[in-house]
Amino acid sequence: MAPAAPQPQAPDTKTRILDAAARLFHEQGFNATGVSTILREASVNPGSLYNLFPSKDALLGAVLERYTELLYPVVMKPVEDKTADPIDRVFALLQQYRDWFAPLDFRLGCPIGNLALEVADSHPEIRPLIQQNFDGWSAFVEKWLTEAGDRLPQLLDRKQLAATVLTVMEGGLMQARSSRSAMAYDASVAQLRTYFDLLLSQAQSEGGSGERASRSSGV
Amino acid sequence: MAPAAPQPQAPDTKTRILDAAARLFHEQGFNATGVSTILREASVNPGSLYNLFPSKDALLGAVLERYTELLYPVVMKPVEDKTADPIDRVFALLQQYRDWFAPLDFRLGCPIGNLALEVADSHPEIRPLIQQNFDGWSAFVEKWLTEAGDRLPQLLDRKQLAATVLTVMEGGLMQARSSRSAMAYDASVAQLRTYFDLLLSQAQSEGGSGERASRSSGV
DNA sequence: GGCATGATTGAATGTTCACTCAACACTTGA
DNA sequence: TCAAGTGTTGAGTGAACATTCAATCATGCC
Repeated sequence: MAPAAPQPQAPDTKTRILDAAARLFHEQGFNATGVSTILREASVNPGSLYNLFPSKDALLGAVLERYTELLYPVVMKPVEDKTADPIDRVFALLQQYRDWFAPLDFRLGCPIGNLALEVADSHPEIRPLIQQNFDGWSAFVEKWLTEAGDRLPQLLDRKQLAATVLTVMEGGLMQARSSRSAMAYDASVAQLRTYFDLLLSQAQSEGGSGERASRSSGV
Repeated sequence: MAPAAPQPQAPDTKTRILDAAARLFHEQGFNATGVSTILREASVNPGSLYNLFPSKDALLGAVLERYTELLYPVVMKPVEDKTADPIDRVFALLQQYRDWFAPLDFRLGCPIGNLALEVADSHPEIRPLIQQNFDGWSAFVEKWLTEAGDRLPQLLDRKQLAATVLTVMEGGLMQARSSRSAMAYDASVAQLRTYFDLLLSQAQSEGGSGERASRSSGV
């Protein structure tokens, strides 16, 4: 296929639809977004959309598939490029998310999280795609935590902690959106930071080689 | 249908509407719930509903007002009755929430949280009511943490930690709903428990009277 | 040039949406 | 017994909804 590209880029129909749909679902939610609005914003006629996507639900599915594809290049790569230390990467991710939404006064939430609560149990074929997105996020964080090796306590469950990082992001953002303020998000991240500091110092006192957890908590 | 009033009590129109609306908004979301469905479930005609509530949005507002009113008697009082220790109350609350939603395989989320993400930035007059609910939850947890006194580190910000508890609940439940599994919720609660244990033992080592935080983390 | 194929057009479909309102029923106080 | 007030009835409103499809267009291949 010869890419005869006169303009820097003139996105094709499918791309325009996906871009518009993703943006509108994020801004207004799935149910509150009419197909006619997507058509207008994408400059497309209904027949074209329904030639490419059999239904509005299928379009939502395609949007979520694309979120999965974009997870690494858009979300994770910038973090990994900017930050080398695996533990710092966790908090760089949380900071990056803050930087995205703070300028808009937290008017928007996580695009995945919003859809998760809106369509999770009404669209059986969509829920797995949401789960797939969360799993992807969680897997990256878990990878970093594993790379941190013995800087974290031996008995600490990396998967559990990774899930908690995602929890902090989503739960914090939900409150930020409700209050139009960063407070609860920042508070949750700060507490997570303190928790990590305690874990790091606990691991440090675990010392040299294989040693059973001796102090206070079982982890 | 002829049963005039065999039951102990036949709730009045307003109550029937609020009950049905609250249940349907919770199960299906606000936008996905048609007024006609509410009317059917409440056995009410449209004119009656619109005599009591000027619009569907106003009905949503009334539902959220009622959530605020029910926060103590339905959510917090059972926890306080069952559990005396202030720190244990935090985890009793998290457990109670789990017990509510686990039997349904986490098909439903937090009624407030769902609405928070669905209507927070499209309904300016509703958002404050959601925030008011979150503030209420957070205030109770903060009260308990304050009652814990010097069992927690002196410099620990109780308000921040209370916000984090809410974060864990909402973020964990969102993931539970997406995966139809308690895993991420339990993981987040377990990590919070570990964090609390570390904080408790840190406070213990702060010892007798007024003392600056000496160890590792600043909190 | 001719033709097959897939993309695009856009008016029209039937359905569902939130909401209205004139008529009616019931309670209450005089 | 009646008048006033409050709550209820339910068919009906126009608008918006997701979706369809016969017709038209653009493109690649022989």
